Amino acid sequence: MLDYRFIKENLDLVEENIKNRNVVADARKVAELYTQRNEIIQELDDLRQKRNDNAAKMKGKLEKEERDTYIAFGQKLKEDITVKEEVFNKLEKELAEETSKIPNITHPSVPAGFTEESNKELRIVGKPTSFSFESKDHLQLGTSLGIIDFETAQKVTGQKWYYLKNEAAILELALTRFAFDLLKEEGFDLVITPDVAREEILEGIGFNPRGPESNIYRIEGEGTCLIGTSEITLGGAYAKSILEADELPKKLAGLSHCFRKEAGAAGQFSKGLYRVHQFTKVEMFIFCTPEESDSMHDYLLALEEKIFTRLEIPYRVVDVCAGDLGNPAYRKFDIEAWMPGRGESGGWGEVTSTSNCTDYQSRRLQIRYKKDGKNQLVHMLNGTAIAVSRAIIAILENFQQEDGSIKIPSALVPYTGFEKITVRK
RNA sequence: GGAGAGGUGUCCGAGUGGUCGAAGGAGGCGGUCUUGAAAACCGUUGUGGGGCAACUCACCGGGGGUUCGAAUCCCUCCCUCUCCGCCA
Repeated sequence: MLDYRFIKENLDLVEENIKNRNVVADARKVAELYTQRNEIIQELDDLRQKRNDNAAKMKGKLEKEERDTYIAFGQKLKEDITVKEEVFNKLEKELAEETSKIPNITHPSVPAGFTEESNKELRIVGKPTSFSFESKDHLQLGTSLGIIDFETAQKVTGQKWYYLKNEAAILELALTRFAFDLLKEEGFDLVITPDVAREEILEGIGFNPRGPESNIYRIEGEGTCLIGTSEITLGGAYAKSILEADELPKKLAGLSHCFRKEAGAAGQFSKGLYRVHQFTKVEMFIFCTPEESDSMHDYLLALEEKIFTRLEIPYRVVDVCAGDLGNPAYRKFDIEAWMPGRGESGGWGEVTSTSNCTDYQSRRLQIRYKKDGKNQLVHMLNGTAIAVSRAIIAILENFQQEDGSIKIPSALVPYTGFEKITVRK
């Protein structure tokens, strides 16, 4: 969330930003509620001060008459305070709700526009793979190789769930270990996080666990949710804490399962592993000072590019437009891998995403660091290292051979222990 | 899951319902002393909100209640520890 006072003092800027981001939010209302809330606080504090003074006067011995007068006054104050507190609580709640709808401010270089078409392609690395034979999509490949099984999952679990078998199972382990090793070398702390988090953590990160359009599975009666990304458990790990300046930038790599409801998502671009209810992901996360967050964002993007370069998968980098950012992000880069099985003749499919969320998340999560004796909010950034399901799509489709077998990218061979996935007899 | 004990500041640890934002240690920071260091001594050392400021309000696991007044009493939830049960 943004700072109340900032919203009030920069109303025009915030309203303009809401418009550019194509979000429904009411900054003016926030400013008004904030002003009202502060007036109530002032009145409430006055009353409480009177109450404290009144109580202090009764510490010693008093004539009964005098004491009764104080008691009566105290009772009156108590009533006034109760009434005022109710007003305050209502205002505070409304203020928080309205404020959470307001998106982060936007990096000046972010392209304008509301849809994917407005995203700006920064560069293409590698050449879209072409074949001298009739290529297949990952669904055909995975099924005929017997390594991806949607049919069994359909029976046991439902649509958009899957079993990974044999070489595909090994491939998942290889990809996660590959990413972990690379990030370990970069000084990241490696963590396997819970796949579940409390609702207030989700909200602090900027997810809305409730509502019909929510992508989040909630756990009945627990106040917790299945996480959609370990961004939640990594970012939440330092909630309500004050970091030392010398431990920044703090770099974490998290491995978790990710769960998404994906209600209503269908169509040719959602087929197979592309949009599923559960997948495994290695996520990068950085806590840093405001001064270094832009360069840390570049760093995360560079790491993502390094990973896909080593995997020898053609990709392009996209600067995501204002309307497609999501509330917490100040700026976002996506990497889209070439997926030969996508659409008629192949296409770009998102495989990673890295966001600089500045202090939008740390404000509500209360994650700060000491600077010259004062506490300041940290900046928080996240980026995908490997989203396994989509990486598998890219590998199967780009490395398929004419006989339907799959060559393993050489960087992964030390992790898989095999160089090829062949048709089982 | 059952029985008992407990949750206080960075940590340890006191706290008859009013003088407690909180004793006393330890640690941190600043200083005196010292060639330097240690020791000793002195001072300082939580977070958030409102206000230009002086200042003020809130916070002793969370929430609610009793009271003129709650860290202190009551209810409830959560968590931790010990014992038992169950289990990978």
